[in-house]
Amino acid sequence: MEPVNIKHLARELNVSISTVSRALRDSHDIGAETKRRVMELARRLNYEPNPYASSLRRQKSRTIAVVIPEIANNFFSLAINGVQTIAQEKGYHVLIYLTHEDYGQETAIIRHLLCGRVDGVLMSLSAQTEDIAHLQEVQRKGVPIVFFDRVCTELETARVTTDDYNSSFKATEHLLEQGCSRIAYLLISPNLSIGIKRMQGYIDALQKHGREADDRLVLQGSHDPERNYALIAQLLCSGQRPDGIFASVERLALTTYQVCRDLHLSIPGDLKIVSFSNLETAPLLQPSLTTITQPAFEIGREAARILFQSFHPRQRGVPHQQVILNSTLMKRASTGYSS
Amino acid sequence: MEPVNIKHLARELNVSISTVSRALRDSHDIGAETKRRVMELARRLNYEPNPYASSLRRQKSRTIAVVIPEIANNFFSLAINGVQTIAQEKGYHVLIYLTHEDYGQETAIIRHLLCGRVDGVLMSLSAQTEDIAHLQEVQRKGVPIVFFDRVCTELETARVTTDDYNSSFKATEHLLEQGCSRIAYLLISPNLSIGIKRMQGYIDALQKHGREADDRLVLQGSHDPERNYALIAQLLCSGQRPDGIFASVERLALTTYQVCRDLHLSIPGDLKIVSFSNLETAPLLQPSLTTITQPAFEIGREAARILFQSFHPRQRGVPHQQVILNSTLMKRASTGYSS
DNA sequence: CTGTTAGCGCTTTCAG
DNA sequence: CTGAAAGCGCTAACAG
Repeated sequence: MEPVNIKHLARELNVSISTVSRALRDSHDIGAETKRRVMELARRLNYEPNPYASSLRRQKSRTIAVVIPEIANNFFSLAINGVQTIAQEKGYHVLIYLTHEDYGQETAIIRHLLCGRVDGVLMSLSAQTEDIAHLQEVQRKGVPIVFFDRVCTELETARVTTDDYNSSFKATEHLLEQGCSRIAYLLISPNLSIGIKRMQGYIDALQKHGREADDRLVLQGSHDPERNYALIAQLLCSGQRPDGIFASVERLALTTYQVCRDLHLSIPGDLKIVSFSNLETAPLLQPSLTTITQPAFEIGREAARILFQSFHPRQRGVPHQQVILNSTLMKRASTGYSS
Repeated sequence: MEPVNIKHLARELNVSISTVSRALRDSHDIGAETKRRVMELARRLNYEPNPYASSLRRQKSRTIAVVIPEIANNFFSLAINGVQTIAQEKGYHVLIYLTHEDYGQETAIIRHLLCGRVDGVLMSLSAQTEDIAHLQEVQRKGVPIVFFDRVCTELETARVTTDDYNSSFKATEHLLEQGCSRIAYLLISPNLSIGIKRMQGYIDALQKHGREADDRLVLQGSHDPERNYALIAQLLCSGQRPDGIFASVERLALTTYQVCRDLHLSIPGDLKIVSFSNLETAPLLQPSLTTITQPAFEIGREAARILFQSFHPRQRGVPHQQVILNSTLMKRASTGYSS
């Protein structure tokens, strides 16, 4: 079948190629009648411009990349949704890349993006990332980049996060108000910006209420579920059993539920739990869980907005702004619903 | 900064452009020494070929599209993960598009793909889709398409699904074995292939055990959560209250939990619930929920595999194969854990 | 207002 | 084994 490209249209209409090209976009500069005829035929033949020819010529791809550690995680799914909303609105296409928390993959992916493939990058760091040479390279090549959630503090660029410190502070206070006196903190990957901020909120809240953070109550989880289970079980069986738990990621809260079930501990009777969680449905399933929910959709949307702003020619690079959106602390039934 | 392209490399090395191009890919046909020198310099200068120039010339984009109704849904997130795994392995890039269950958006998206933007499409239909002209157009243009989960039965192409009929049949039998005699069925969007198959499994299982499906126990939900809540509440308050519920989608099961909590009904005491659910963590939060879990990751992976097979020149189009993967029925604690 | 022309960066014949 | 040259489809000066 004959390819239906701009040349084809031009021949069919007895006008030049450039006239067609302009009629399809420039608008003013082309006779109204000619324009109409071109549009007409284009629609009739289902003409779609070849995006790659255009990208090659204009050095612009109308495509952005979203680079995230994983996707089977409600936070990132919702964030992508937010990104997509803006991208669709602006007529941009979205490439998705997963690092699987792996530094090597992260660098490889970034490398593949630095050849004009995308006009900008939205990124959340992998937990492994420490060296940021590949990210500096992005900036050096003039590709706008906006970080969200797991941001890179060493780089001068826009960041969108949640109020990790404040919400952790409040969550810890909430446990204190509930009468908890020994509150454990469960974390993963200590070299992520958010991990540090959340932990600081926890520590400071304890301090404010005249309590010291106890090292023995701070548990560093891993990505191995069985190890996490063992660690938490050990914590709950020890003589120093906590009466409150603050999980900095959902997964650790769920493992805690599992452990409690197996140990016949009741929640919130024996143990009160607060957790960061972006599973809006969690409370429907488990009313005893108090959650801190991040505005994931809005974070994605906001990050995309900032990125698109930087595409405007009046801008020079990405403004080094920092947007902080508020999480919601959803206090759950503190009585009843023993499990 | 000077652009580092193939021409640049050629000049630097005093060889021709085509020699560089070949050295970077062809391999055999170029002197070993020349090849080494080219590779060396390319690495040193961080050369990355411009993908769009290559796509334009080769009429191949090394990119595929995944078109799905929504992403904040664990099934699709996991499926994307599976797709990504294969794509990454093959050196392909993945564009994501969301239809938001909207027919208009679906056609618009498809239109944007039919101009060489992608080498193939992986798709799950929007709930609204009835007319399939846009999908036929995909085939007509020779773009391979593979459906997964919400497949299009009217089109001759590959499909990857789960055993919706069988698993529904078994789930219904499971409720019967638990002693349920009035089992309700909760569904959404009756014009999706999976909705029909699942419902048939339910009906046939009842029939096998000498029971008729009762229309009053079949509840058609919508995408409006409040309406769903009202419908389910009404069902549970009616004189004909069911003692078992089979939810064909997770969301309806969750709403049922909500209703039960508000009505002080206990699960599984007063009501046993089975639901399709791809939230692997659901049972950690709510041990009373029996789930049918689809192998979402594997579905995505399998669909991608089939798509990539069709890229091999020996193939002509996508083989019209149908792959059915098995779901897992996870029977939960039928005693205890009242909520 | 419209046509001519020169590329964007890369691949791929076709000659040497 | 290597080079010259044409061209993928589109855009954007520059001329008329």
